[in-house]
Amino acid sequence: MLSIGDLSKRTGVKVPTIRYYEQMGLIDAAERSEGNQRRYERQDLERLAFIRHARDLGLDIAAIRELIALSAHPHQPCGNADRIAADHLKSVRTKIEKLKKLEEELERIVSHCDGGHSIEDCYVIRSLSDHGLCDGEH
Amino acid sequence: MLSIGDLSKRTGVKVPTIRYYEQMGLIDAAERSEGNQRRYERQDLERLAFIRHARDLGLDIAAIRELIALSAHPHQPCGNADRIAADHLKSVRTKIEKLKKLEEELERIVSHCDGGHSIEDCYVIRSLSDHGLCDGEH
DNA sequence: ATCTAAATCTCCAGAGACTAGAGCTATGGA
DNA sequence: TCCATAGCTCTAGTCTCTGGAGATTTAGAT
Repeated sequence: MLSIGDLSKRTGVKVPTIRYYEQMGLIDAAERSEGNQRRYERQDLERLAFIRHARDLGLDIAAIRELIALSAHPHQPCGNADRIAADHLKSVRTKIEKLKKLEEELERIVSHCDGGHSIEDCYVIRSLSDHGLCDGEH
Repeated sequence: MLSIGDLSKRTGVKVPTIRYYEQMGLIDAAERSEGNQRRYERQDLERLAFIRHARDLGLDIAAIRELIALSAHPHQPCGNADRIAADHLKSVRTKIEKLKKLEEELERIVSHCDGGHSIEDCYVIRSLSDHGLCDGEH
């Protein structure tokens, strides 16, 4: 039987976050010790590791909840799990594209500025003030 | 003199967001009409466009506040403005790198799953359960 | 058995950057 | 003059935690 602190150390999920996941219904309410402290077993450890991993991949709580619900029915087809992951992959790709555009824009702004002149002439400030100095649409 | 709605239309910043920016001290409290409605001038339009542009680039409120403070002193050197933009560029690049790793991982997971088999054997679910199936560290 | 320090409990507030709603008032055009 | 639209303030909710207050439990040392 693990305390919440043990579970935290083993999974890398902080203690208040574990309690938060319980509140959100991602993990079952734990058994309690005589003194009302949470006590966990191997199963809980696995479940939490699953959640941690999914969060690391950027899946949100709702998606994780859904995946957990799916995994409770091992004999159904896995189309939905596939869809959740594929959708997420798509949104990650979209984010990357957006950030790349930002990167270009910021690169251009920064490259014009060596920090040596006055605010008045600073390309950073001027770029922000005047959208016309931008290349692309954003 | 523009109403808050006019300002919103011209800058693409939503009305409640404009009020929020006022509350956060990014824009000066506007003059008011007899009936207590906000009235704006060209200056305010420019300021808000500046903020909008900076937000589009992903700068946070604190950074924008700093840039605004800097731009109030046009004859000082612009080293800080340069630094803010350069720092942000760095953090954008870091985010891109992280997301690319996610992308790879998700790609790998999804490519193993065609949605046609059962949850029990689903690579999506199995990957999440077993970190050992992952390539890299994350 | 007793003491103490660390861990845990619950509950509440805050982070960031808005967004939405309730309930009321002002404005502008027919 | 009427009425729809737009505006006002204030509060609360979003999402995923994170941190603190103040009380209690636990584990280990004496």
